[in-house]
Amino acid sequence: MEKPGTFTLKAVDGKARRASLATAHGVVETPVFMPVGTRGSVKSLSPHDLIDVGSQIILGNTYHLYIRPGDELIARQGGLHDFSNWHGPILTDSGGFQVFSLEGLRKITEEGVEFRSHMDGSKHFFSPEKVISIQKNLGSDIIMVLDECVPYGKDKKYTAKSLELTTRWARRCREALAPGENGQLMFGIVQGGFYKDLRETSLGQLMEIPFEGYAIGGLSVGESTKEMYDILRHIAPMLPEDKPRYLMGVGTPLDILEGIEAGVDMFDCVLPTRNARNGTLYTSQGKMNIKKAKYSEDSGPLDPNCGCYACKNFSRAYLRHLYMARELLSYRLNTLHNLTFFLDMTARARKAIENGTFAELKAEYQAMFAVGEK
RNA sequence: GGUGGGGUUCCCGAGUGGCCAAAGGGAACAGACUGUAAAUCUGUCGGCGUACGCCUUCGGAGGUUCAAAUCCUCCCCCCACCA
Repeated sequence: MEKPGTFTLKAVDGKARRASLATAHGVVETPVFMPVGTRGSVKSLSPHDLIDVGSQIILGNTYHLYIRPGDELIARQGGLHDFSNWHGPILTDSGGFQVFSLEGLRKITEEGVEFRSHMDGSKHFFSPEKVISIQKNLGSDIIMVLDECVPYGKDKKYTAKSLELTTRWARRCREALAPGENGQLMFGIVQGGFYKDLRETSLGQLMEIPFEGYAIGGLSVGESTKEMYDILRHIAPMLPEDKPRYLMGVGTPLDILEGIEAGVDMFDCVLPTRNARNGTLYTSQGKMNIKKAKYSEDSGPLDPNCGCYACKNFSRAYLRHLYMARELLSYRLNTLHNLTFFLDMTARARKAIENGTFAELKAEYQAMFAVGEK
């Protein structure tokens, strides 16, 4: 077995990279899309389903698992892999995104972040050290540093100060877990908002710290697609070439292809899973909303070009019925499908990069989502 | 046949003289969702008009009133119980 952290570049097509990353629980072929399982479960799916659909690695969330059921309990249960019976790689986010999404429930200081639990209002303090200790308890294969995910619209002064804090926290995180310790990898997170020079500053500072991978955070936080792509195209190619590059929280199928094109290797996003539960499905004919009445008697498959369990076995009419009736099977089938769509797309991207045909693949997906929105 | 209760905008259902084009659900339609406080949320939902507004609507037909979904009369239907 390869040493965790081993990153092997296999092919390139323009800036797009085809590589593999070794972790303590297996090798991840990139570019990769990582389904999000915030609370130790990709909502509505079992580990068996995840494998069926082609998942290589999934996410968990430090904040949520700390709040419930608690990282120490999980440690006593043998770590998150045993606890959840998912034995592939797991990446855990640090709670940095909750600094953003729970803005009203938290207070940032140099020392760390104080949260008021969204569950019961109780106070909890997350320092960089605490966040690493939690992720050690969870047994994550890839640990993310604590960062401040800066909201869209913050001015340059705020963003610059924030990025410095993120760097100091990153350093403290690295000090809390030595490179190679426990076979757990640690990724730093580039911030800097929508200022290219600040992005470069952030990256420069982080590159002085030995991380096994580098992430781009603070994108898709409310900005336009144009603004996001602008920053992405600028900064992604500047991340270390010999380390995995992870674009956090992104995105739509086209966002992901855009990221791959810019040289990003890893992606995660709640979109396929959350949208599935809300009735929006990604298909080879674009986005569709299964709740529309026009599908009520549609006996055809959801997506004739999809080989997932939902598409192979059920009609649009039935899937609509399940959704309208709020049957639990609806969430599972829809999630299975959307994840299949994202995972198939990234699998095809890997192949396309090997064949030097990534541009064609991207054009194909752009055409799919050309009507209406992306 | 008797007694009681009902018929409200696509559906269910509130409203019992003016603040009612009429609460609230549902359906429909449109939309949002990007390191998950999300199996969630937003908007529209009689017609015309950008709007003050105008027109049509609360089983049917009359009537009372400045004003009726709301009161009165008759009629038509439905439900429950009794015979």
